[in-house]
Amino acid sequence: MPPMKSSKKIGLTAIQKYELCCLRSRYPKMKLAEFALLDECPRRADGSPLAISSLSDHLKGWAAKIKEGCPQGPVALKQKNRIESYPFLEHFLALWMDAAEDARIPVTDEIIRTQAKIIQTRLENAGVEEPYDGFEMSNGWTQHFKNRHNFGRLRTHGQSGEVDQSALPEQRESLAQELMPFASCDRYNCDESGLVFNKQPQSSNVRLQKGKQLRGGKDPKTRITTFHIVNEAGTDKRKIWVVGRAKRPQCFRQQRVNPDNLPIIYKFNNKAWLLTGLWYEFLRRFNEEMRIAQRQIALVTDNCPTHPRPESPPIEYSGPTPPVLTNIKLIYLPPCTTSFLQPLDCGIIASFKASYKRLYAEYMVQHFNLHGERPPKIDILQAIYLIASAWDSISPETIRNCWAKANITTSMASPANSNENLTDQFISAQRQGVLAAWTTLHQSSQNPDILNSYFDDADEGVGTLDSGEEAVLVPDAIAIVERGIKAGVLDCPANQLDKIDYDSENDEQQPLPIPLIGLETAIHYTGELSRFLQALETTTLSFPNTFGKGKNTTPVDQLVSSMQGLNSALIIYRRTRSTRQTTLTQFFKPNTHNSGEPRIDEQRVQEGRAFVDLEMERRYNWISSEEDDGGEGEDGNTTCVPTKWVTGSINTAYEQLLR
DNA sequence: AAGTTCGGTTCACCCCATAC
DNA sequence: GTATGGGGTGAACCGAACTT
Repeated sequence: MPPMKSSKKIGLTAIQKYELCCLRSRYPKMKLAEFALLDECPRRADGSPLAISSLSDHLKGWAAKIKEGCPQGPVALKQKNRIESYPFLEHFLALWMDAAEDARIPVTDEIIRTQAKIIQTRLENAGVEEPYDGFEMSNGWTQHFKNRHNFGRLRTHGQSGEVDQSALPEQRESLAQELMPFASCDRYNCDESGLVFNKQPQSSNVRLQKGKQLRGGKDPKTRITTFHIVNEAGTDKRKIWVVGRAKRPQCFRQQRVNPDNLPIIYKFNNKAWLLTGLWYEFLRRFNEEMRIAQRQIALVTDNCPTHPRPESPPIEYSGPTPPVLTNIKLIYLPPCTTSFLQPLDCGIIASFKASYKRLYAEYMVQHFNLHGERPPKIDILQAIYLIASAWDSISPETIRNCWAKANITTSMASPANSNENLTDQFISAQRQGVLAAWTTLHQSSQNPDILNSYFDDADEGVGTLDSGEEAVLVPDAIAIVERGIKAGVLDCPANQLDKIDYDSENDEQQPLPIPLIGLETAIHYTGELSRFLQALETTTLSFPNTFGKGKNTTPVDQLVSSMQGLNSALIIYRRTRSTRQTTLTQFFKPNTHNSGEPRIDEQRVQEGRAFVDLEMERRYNWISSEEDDGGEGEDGNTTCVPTKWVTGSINTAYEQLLR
């Protein structure tokens, strides 16, 4: 075999390979020799076309590769998708890291190594044949582990426990002096707040599921940041900002969402926080708006490091140039006093979160009602709707009340006692709503623990929604390994069954010929309609004026918002109708008589188990022998073990662990 | 003739060690 | 905690051989 010239060899990134498959779909019948000459087809360094054999390799199973979707994450730009050497260990370590984050345990590199050692020992004891010879847990490995799993350093921040309350009166006085020149409607307060919008149980399962679909892309972080701006008079409750992690979240793309049409302002960065760049962007927009309106306002904000003054950006700041504030006076609160002096922290955000949680719980019930199955995780889009509705539900009274409670303005006297507990009442009502929904879902008459755990989380806290399975409160690496293994394997066939189930019930899509639209249908279609609206490319819609010729123009986001409002109203309306309850609970009753289609069924569970065994067996055989038989049809995406784990020894160990 | 598989070669990426 | 360089390795590449 003649030696090759290195200059002839090129490397394609995962994305390029994917694009090559897409190109093939446009010219499926073209001869590879011609295909290689297409302009869009990558060339070698010297400009010559790719080797036919290489093309053949890349295009093998191109249709299926397209179905898998464009590679995401760090893998996307790699030419060689080399798997990590210790996939098992890293998987469980990543799970432990998640649990540690939930429990708010700071994790240093040293702790990572310590936990890795524990997990390694545990896996060895469990018989996993992952060779750990020479595995030193070096700095290099630690770094790469973090990169691979998208872990990075974040500064902890939040309210500190002890606050010197003796200084509060002075600080109040000082703030009042600063705010005095401004009218009530010109005093604004803004603050951000973390929201784990979808803290669901079985997070370990989800991770495996994600890995299965996204092939190593792992970014199941569901925390987002909401940013609230209100004025003292309660007359200007501004559109809420939502800061996510993705530029264009998957669900946006799937539903062709135009972010401009959402009832919130969506921003993103890799931390999902309101970083300095966004802070400046907000100030610029806000200032511009006030300039046009010829208003001078005061903006009270906390002294978080990511909220610096525009005049003094951080040294390492490299974003767009900071704005010049002509119409906004920034007033910073003294450190560690926000829970006392910041109106938003005095109940507005708490009310918002309580409302969000109620809507979330109601959504769960609604989903179960419509589909008769355990609700899945909601995506960020759904969360955004809930957020918008929750923010909408905060009344001007609540806002005024909280400003009064913060008591940083002299103009408003403190005796707002008649309204003092308005916020508490609101929160209490939301809690009752959550409890009612949760009781319905779990069929347990009383379980205050669920509610408490759901409401206990603080600013960036995490609520635990599940009652059936205990959440990992203290990260226990050994327990995680045990549970993770079990959950990972058993999760897959359940999904399979769900899919089968879903297909058989797909007729629901074609509604029965009912004379009048039912409430459920109305709720369904108001949701659909808002989905349609938000997908429009245009941000405004105009329609003929009823009188004469003119045209009315309406921003689409307003339409979306009202459609969401209608949707929420219908949901609330349904709650008032007791008749649904009986229907609902019927879903939850154990299947005593075989009328219609049983949803939870011992036999089906048995079938599920059998399915696992079959699937596992087939997979091992597939690995050891050939891929021809099952490999073509529905295979591909259904792997329950992440594909990177598909090695003989590991699977053997996996099998042993399963027993 | 066109596409696929085989097998040698290359180099991207892994882990470790060290320096900053 | 991060950046860089070295050694090692195996996934990707590509020409030749083989199959359809």
